[in-house]
Amino acid sequence: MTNPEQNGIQAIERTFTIVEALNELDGAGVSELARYVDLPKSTVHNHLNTLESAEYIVRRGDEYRTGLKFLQTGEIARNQHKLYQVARSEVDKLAEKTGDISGLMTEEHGRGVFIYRGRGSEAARIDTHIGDRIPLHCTALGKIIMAFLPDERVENIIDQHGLTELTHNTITDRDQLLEELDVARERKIAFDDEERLNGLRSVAAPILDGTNTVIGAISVAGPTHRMQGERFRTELPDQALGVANIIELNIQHS
Amino acid sequence: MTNPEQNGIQAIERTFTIVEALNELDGAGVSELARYVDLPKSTVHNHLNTLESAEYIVRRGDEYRTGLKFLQTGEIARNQHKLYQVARSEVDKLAEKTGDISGLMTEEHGRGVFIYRGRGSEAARIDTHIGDRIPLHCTALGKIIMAFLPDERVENIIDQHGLTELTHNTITDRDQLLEELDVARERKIAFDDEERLNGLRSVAAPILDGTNTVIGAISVAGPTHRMQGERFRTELPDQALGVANIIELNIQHS
DNA sequence: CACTCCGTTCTACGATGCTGAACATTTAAT
DNA sequence: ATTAAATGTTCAGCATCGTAGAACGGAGTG
Repeated sequence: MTNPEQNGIQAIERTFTIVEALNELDGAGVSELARYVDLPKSTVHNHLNTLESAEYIVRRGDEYRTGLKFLQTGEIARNQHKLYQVARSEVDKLAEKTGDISGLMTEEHGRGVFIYRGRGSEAARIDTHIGDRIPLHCTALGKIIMAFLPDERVENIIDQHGLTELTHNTITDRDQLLEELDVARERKIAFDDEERLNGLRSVAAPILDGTNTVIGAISVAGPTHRMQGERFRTELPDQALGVANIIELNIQHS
Repeated sequence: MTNPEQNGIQAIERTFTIVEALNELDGAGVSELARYVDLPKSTVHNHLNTLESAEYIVRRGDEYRTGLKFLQTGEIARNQHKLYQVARSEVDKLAEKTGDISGLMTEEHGRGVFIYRGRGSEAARIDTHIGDRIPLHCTALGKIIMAFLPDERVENIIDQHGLTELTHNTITDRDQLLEELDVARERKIAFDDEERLNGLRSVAAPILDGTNTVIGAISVAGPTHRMQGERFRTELPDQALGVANIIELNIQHS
């Protein structure tokens, strides 16, 4: 490649740029899209045609949208995680028992990905969607995952993604974060005290496989007024730990 | 292009071939994959690297797997369907009321795509997954969607996908199918009498938008022994129709 | 220690994706 | 009506860039 920055295959990077742009624009026509991604109309046209005949996008009239084939591939990817298969029903139970929202997360490319969620009867409105990719440092789920990753990977992740401040409480100092991870590792519990979203607190426990590698985490989350005192500091952590244990056992016997 | 068959962008087609192969193999290494898709190792390697740095696939050690970014894109695609947003809770209610499985389908590229499902208390084990793409002619959902598509599109779809026989009861004759579609259109109800899967019967009603265009369908499905007589022929159809109506109303006011 | 598998790197060729301009349609404005 | 300014589509030529195949290094196995 003559390009100083060593790259992958350009056409593929462009295609995914286009797909993502299509999502951001909530569907669009060729020209609008070409302007948005700053590429010639004909190039965009060419990509759209290819994507459409591969059935990864859909056109209705002169508007293109991302297709449900992504959903199919995504569901396959999700089902490949043993964690998802095993933990799903336990997440539902945890949500039911606590009345709040229970979440299941795994890590990919240094970010946390929500792969499942259960809603209890008192559950608040939810702000995240399945598949959402969020920074690890500002969630209970993310922090407990980091706590059990090798030190070197943690450093890499922080280098790569930084410690963006999302609320006043977000931990933005590296050393402070590392210290908290130590504590969390010891207790096998991480807390999120409005560090990602104002008014939202949560508690998370890790899920390890047979080789003591983290494969994900499980959480209970709710509005701050419901997450107080003993309930927040010991009851919910104990419940999360209990469920995490059950999941770990189930995973090893499958 | 020198190729007689006028194509889209080769690199993109190959990339999706690779992604799909990755799914079929349930994760794989470079060499295994290269053999499977019959391409040089280096080419496959190049694609995998590109896909990985775009975060659409994940590698752990020497094994590559499809990543959850597909899930994110897929979820966005699904949420763009007003049908999904509105119908979800109604599908759940229908499943609860009937005790069986209730499904929600839309059409893409001439095939039916499951976008949601609810399970009642008596629900049988399910054989299809969210995102699955199945032929239209052999399901109640698919047939009722076809019944409300323009004649020309129906012809195209049959030409393109054929009428594959999946069970003894599958309709494989074009005229017979068209005739049944006429009846279904009139009643606004289609039946599936073990035409896709032995032992499975279902009933489906269409969902139309403000311009009388089909945007999907809703169904109740269950084991044949539960789907008999009055219940199968009139009770369930009436319930499905009722729910379909509610959904149609909700969609118009949003 | 050799042998075979793996993933990775390299280089050179030529197919191929890219571009920009021209074309055909539709929509909006005058 | 008649432009005018959008749109989506097509085309052809050039330079790029993806491709292929061989060579490299390392891990595992006999």
